[in-house]
Amino acid sequence: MQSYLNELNPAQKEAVVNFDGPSLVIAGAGSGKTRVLTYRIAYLLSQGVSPYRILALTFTNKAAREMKQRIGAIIGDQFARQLWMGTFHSVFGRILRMEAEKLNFKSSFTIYDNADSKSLVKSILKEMRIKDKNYKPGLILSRISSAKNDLILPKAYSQDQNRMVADKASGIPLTYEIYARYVKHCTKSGAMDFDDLLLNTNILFRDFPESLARYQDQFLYVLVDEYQDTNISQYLIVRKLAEKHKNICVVGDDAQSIYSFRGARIQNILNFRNDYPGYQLYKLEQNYRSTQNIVNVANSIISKNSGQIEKVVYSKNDEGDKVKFLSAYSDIEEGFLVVKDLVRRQSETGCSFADFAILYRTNAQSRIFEEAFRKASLPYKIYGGLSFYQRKEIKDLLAYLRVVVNPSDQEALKRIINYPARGIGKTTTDKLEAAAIANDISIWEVLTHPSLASVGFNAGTLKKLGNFSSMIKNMGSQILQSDAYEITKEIAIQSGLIKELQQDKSIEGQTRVENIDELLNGVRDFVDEKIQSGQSASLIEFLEEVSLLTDQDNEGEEGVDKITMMTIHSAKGLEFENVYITGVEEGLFPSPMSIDSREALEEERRLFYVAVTRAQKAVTLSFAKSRFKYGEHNFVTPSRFIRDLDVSCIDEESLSFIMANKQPSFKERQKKVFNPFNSSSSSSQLKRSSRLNKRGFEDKDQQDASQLIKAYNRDVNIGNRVEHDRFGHGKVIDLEGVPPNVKAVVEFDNAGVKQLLLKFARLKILS
DNA sequence: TCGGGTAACATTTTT
DNA sequence: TGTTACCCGA
Repeated sequence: MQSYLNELNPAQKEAVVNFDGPSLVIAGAGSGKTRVLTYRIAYLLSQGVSPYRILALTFTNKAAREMKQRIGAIIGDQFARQLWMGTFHSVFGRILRMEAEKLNFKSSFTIYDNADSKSLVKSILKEMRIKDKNYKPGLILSRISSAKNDLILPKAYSQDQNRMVADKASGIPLTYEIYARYVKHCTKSGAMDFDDLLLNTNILFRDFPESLARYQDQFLYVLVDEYQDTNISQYLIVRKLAEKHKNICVVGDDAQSIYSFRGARIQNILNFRNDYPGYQLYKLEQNYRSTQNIVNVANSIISKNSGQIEKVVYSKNDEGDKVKFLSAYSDIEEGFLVVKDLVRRQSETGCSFADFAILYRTNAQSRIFEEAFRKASLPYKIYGGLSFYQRKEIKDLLAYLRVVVNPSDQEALKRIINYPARGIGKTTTDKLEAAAIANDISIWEVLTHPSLASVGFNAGTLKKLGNFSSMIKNMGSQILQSDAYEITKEIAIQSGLIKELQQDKSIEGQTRVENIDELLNGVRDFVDEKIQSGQSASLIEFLEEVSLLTDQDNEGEEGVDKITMMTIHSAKGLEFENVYITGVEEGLFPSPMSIDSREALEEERRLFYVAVTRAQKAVTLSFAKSRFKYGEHNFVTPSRFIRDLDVSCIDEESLSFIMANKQPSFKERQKKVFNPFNSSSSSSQLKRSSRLNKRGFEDKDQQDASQLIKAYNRDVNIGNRVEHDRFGHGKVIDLEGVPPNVKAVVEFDNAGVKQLLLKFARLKILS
């Protein structure tokens, strides 16, 4: 143990060995935060603290797993295994299963994922006959979620003036009613959504003081990672649990708070000093991860934000390479430039593919890079987005498992009641649902109710319904007899799912069958692993693990040398030798949803900070001047964030790009805005304005521009890219539908389509 | 009841 | 552009 302590710098060491009382560890990016947490726990264990009396809440399950491994290596696996360590959701999900009856849930309760929640909201909208398109399920859901994270129940919601007024202003005044029904449906279905796992833990602790007291006693030491990203619900859980022993240690970095959209309160970390007077403060300011240049450029970004905890993050590593820019004409070309640069860098440095990460603001951007990598035959791995467990066939099989474990699970039941098709169509399910609502019971109860016939089904339908419910019952009876793997396999066969999928002989059909096999393998691995470590391996536990998986968890083949592609959010806590931050454009990063408020914009800036600080050696930023969106080519300008960068950290050649692409100042932009009330020749301008589309360009201009970009992308695709001058301008191409002797110089600049076309037109005349 | 066809619509970020 | 929701004919 002592030898490990010697690996720490003085600040880190202090944070590890002073374990009594409240401590706040402010850990700059790359400052060895995980190391401190790991050693602190190992140190506690070495001082004779029982592992089951330590609660450590991490941000991902993967982080927990890795930390456990390291602690195990230091102190011994038998100790590490007994630690209460995991994400908030998995730890308290586990506790809620044990305490479920107190809250009128069965311990086999289902966990609804986002898709389930969304489809539940949709069916409630239908049930309430709301047709108004202001009621977008996603928006409603985020309102409900935010209420739950603030511990506001439906009744309190309807009395909360702020929320009611805000809903009215957004044209969704009935949200409180939807919320109330949502809660009711969940209860009836025996289901909790992600927010419920935290909310119900709070309710448990509030209504059952003896339960709270038990856990308070048990958890002598409480540690929380990424404290800046906890929401009110999580904050209260932690505060209550730590109330008795006050041995709480939170670790975080206010500069990396990027989850306010799911209720995270940066104030939690800022207010720690008020919550725990007499706390110890430790600041980890030396960055061991990145070069000086990277740390400096990151600092220049974050310094534009207001009100942070004072700290000076510095690096004693090499100065390192300067930040480079890639400037592309189109999104497709952005992919090619990144690939080209990556290949060059790889051959120069001898890095492996796993040393590269492509980061982006939105999942939708991954496709461009996926295609570029495929064309170049480079190995890559995409995290997040449409993950394995979100594929239709997998969700279908999981839905069967869920129904078998918990037949009240309405969302799962609705998914499979007629898949594979068994003649239970819309009319029938509508009737079932109506009967369920009328009698305030679940659909399953309607199905198995003796007076089912009175609902008014004909003999044929009754028979089909009977067959379905006895099939589910039969599957359920097998739970006790065989392990999770055997049951899953049986269910896949008995449900007819495998047969259905096998009938599709197309390539996609074959992959679907393979995916089912892969899921089966996953269940088998799960069972083996659990049995090996002496834990139980029931279907319930498998489903719980699956529904609480995080992006970073489903890695698939570990140890395979592949380029990583992920959103900046999911890259949190990770590090790579080389990082490409892509799509650094207005309208994308910062997200247009965030540019109206200072707080939101500051969070985007923190996101940028997080992105840059993932890199150990090299940061490359890329942007395109046109991007394809909703079936249209749009002209975009580089991100405002680029102006914030310390120019002394930027590669010289890249600087000329930036100068050539400088965003027009606000005044300049204002001049270009067409104002019909402020014009001298209003009649002609008004006439013109009627032909302009929403972006202020003529539809025909837009079409012509699309044609130009298409032709350009085609050129890029076949490798015909002609070098531009050092300002990023100038490219001669052949245009589709234009005689071969006509050439156009494509100039994608900030003035956009019109100027581009003027040039095009002029050249056309010239030729 | 079911499947094909088309019209409408959509993009933050995640446990 | 790609996906989903809904309508209609078989």
